[in-house]
Amino acid sequence: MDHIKETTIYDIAKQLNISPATVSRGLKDHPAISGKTKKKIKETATKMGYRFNTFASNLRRQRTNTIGVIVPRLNSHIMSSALAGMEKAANQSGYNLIISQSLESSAKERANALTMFNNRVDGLIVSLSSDTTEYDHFKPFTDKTIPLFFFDRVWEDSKCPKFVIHNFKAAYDATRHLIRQGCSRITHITGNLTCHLYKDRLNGYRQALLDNGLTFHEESVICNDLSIESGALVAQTIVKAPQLPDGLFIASDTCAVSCMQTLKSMGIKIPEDIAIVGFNNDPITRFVEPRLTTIHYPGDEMGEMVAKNLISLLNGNTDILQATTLVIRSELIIRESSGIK
Amino acid sequence: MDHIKETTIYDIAKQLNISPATVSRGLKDHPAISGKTKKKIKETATKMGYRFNTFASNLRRQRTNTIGVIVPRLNSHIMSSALAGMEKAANQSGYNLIISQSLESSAKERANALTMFNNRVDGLIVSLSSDTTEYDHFKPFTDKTIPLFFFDRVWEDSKCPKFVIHNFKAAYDATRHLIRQGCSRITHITGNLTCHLYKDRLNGYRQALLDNGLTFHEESVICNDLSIESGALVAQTIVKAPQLPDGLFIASDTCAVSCMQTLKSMGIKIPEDIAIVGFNNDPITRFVEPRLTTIHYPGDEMGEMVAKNLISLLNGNTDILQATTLVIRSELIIRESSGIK
DNA sequence: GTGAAAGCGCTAACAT
DNA sequence: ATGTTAGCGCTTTCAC
Repeated sequence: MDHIKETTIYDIAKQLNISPATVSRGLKDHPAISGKTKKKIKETATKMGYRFNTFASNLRRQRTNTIGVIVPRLNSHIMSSALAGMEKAANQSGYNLIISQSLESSAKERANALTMFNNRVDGLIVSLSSDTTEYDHFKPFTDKTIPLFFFDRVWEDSKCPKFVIHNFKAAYDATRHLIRQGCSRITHITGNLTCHLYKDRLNGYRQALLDNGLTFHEESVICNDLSIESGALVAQTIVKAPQLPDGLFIASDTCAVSCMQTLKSMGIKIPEDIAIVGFNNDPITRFVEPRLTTIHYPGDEMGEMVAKNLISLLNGNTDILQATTLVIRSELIIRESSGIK
Repeated sequence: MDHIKETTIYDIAKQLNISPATVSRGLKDHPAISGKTKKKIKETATKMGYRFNTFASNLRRQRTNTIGVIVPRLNSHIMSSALAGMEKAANQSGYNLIISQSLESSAKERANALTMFNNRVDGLIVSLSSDTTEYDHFKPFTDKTIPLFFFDRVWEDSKCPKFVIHNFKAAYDATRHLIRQGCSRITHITGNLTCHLYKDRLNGYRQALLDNGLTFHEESVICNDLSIESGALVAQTIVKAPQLPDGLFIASDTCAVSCMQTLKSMGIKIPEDIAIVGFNNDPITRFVEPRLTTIHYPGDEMGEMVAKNLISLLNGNTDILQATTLVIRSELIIRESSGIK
């Protein structure tokens, strides 16, 4: 844009009749520089409107102090919480975050990964798009041993550190809870099954059925994009079925809430006619009526943990990360939407 | 981390017995380079595992293709939507986003601004912390004519482009709506009044009262941090007052929803006893009972618009941005929480 | 405690 | 259509 000449360490050096090297050191509080010189340097720097040139430094040091993050969407409860946690950790340690979203498109994820690579991020944190089945866009990172961390939706077969919840168990608990509440015809509404997250939840659901003497029916599993719109649509499908389910386990709160509302508007009583359990503990679950039973897991802590571990690794503390998979506690929060029938 | 030598354009040049300049041009699809040469260059680059060095390029070109964003919080409906919109626009135009949050602390905002400055972002997009009253941390940007754009919570007295909604009008409409619904004792719950956003809303509220023959009472304005917790607290304060208000205009949906729920739990009927209007059209408003009347404005469009305009300016299309303040349409969405009494 | 100088990888003006 | 060359501003090794 503008071409007003920037002040460099050379300008400061000339001004003070010292060498650029001394200026560089002085600005960085190098121990070999005398306090007096340092003070002079810093004052002159401020006076001359000097600003540190990160690129020149990066170019020289071959590091960026930048962490790349790719998430499916920025604006979902879990993801924005996780990002907030990461930002906090990064900021504390002097790292920057470059954030991009794949919008659930593997192609966009691929493009974003390349950009991150070219931007020479020191490390990359990814939560996968739900349709990602190939992972060669991450090969450049693994090839160059650039730390690659996954969270929530992870690349299961990789050796990269993974931060997840126990989706199978969470789904198992949710389903078992519905069964204990007296449900025997439980429908599971979930996302793209190419994604382990939803596959695991499905398996947990199925196992809970089997373990409790119930039969698993393919027809009782409905896959969609778990959006608010899909929640309403699903409700309409459900009521048209020959027999109403008496329980719903929905893999996302926003979808669940929308589904619940549509069901209610059609005169179906929650939980008397249909009990419902969601997933994520979105704030919304506490304010709908009945309040939604759900699976809680701390997105912000998860994000903070991922970032902290990555930074720690980047700073050379390799010992901190011992496990390649870190399972973060999740829990069933029982509320009225699955209440005693 | 690792110190495996990176492939540079020099390596490619040597390999092909051409000059680095040709390689540089070839990789950039410069028209002067023959198709055959380009093809050769690109193939060799891929084969040799070349990756473009953004820093060297940035250092040389004195540009970064990076936009800095500072928001109060990453994880609020409006902000995460706005960020999603910005990311979309940036990504389309080959820009990166560096995002940080001030967490409603002016000090942190200051620190973040400095980091952005040192990172030589091509432009900066800010939504202010609610306690920001001094703006000298933005002076480096204005001094160097680095484009500085504000949105939602803006620096009113600056000459920077501002993207806002008409907060006064929105609040006026909301309050007038309550009055038309028969409310005469309307309490306004809002945020930090040092922030124009909340001041404007307060003024709109006051004016609506006055224009309709009602008296404005200082005591009918309650300021807090508009959090979910504060919503519940406010509800408890309200019921202890000598006379119950018959209307509430709350400057944030999440707070409003929480307040409403607490009031309901204490046996107060919404809207019969107290009508409520919120602000932001958070998805949550459509799922509470009664559904919350609120002010809608499109965060994602706002974000996209800000980013697009900034990028357009960065690309030299100075004509696109004509107004310094762009007021984005907002509207009152009437739902049951303020229903006919 | 401070200085000299090379070089990180790319770009663009100028040359051919 | 391609080559030469001079930096962009910082860091760091080696010297004094």
